[in-house]
Amino acid sequence: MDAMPTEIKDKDAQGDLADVVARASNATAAPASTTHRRHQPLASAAAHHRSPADQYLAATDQQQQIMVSTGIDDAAAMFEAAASTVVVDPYLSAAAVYGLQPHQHQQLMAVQISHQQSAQYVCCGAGDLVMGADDGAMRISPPAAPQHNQMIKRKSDVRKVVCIPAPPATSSRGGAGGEVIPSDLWAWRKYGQKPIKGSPYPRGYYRCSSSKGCMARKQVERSRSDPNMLVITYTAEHNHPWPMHRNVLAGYARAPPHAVVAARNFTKQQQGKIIDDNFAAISPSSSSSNSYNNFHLEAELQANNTMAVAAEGDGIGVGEEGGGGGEVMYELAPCGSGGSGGQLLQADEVFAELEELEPADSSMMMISSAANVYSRGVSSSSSNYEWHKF
DNA sequence: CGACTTTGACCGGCGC
DNA sequence: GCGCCGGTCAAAGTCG
Repeated sequence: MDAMPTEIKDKDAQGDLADVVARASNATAAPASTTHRRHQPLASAAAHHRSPADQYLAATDQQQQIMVSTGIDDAAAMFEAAASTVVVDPYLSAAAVYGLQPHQHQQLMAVQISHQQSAQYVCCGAGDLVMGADDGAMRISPPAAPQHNQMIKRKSDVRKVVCIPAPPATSSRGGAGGEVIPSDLWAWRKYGQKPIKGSPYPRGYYRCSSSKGCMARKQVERSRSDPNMLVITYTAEHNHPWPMHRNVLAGYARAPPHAVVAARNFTKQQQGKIIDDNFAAISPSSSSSNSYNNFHLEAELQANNTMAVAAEGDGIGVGEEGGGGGEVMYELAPCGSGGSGGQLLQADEVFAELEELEPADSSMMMISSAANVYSRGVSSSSSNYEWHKF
């Protein structure tokens, strides 16, 4: 594991680098790709004033770093690798997981943006990850087989760890310890909660309630090192299509209204988006069955502070531009843009858009649709998007 | 009434 | 073998 070189560490755009990595991993692997605009959509006329989040970053003068967790490390290890984290992109973290197909879940689990100076490099377990090579590129290769994880020994499950900012805790019903667990689009049912030794925070156990036979599980707990972070560990895979009906939100809807509002406000502050609703644009349903073994992801910092990410995969047939190559290129516009021009879609609209899609369509269709959803009012092709730092 | 959360009990893996 | 610990079960309660 190489330390992140300064030229990358010091880039203000680094959060975007992780951002792009997550997007690229999605796009490479998946239909479920969420190539939406997390940041404010491009609006040329209004692209020069800073969003509150951007101002926050500037004010705190904190560096953004990337942490990639593999499935072989548990949350504690993840946070040992990086002393603590302050801000991550919950949408992308989750998307990085959901964007990958089950067989692609094996190693690359989450991409996390951190603004913590002490968290300088990547926790990648047994994997091979090189960040910030001399050429300014970041490359992520699939790690080797798990070697040391206790739970892996006990169960051969693939575990995926995702870290997200924890919405403000509530005293009433909610997730573990009264927490509000940001919704993903799977329906989860809590079946247990345990205090964990060494942690002041309990761990909540959830199973997928969308399908009876589904073995998908997730565990939710607050990070020991950073209580503002939620660590979500996914175990096993869903054995059913992604629920495409509104009622998948039923579980979340049980959270007290004020909690939901709080969660939404939180995410709005974090990224100017409504995560819960926007999650609806992700769908993992795909016929893609490509091996993840040869997955290669590359992000390049360009001279003009724009970044391009190429996600490549041997046989990964998603995100193919022009009918082949298995390559998707994203360009990231220089930070500082914000403004209006785009449009947030509420859940109803998102589902409405999804309903227009052909289910049998390729993953690229999903990518395109996601772009469509999230780029409304903004000119963008299905292959190249401009992402502006919020 | 169905779906959900809560919570104590139970079970199995692991280390000593 | 024993105890600790994490994960799961299941009954009871809650909510819309």
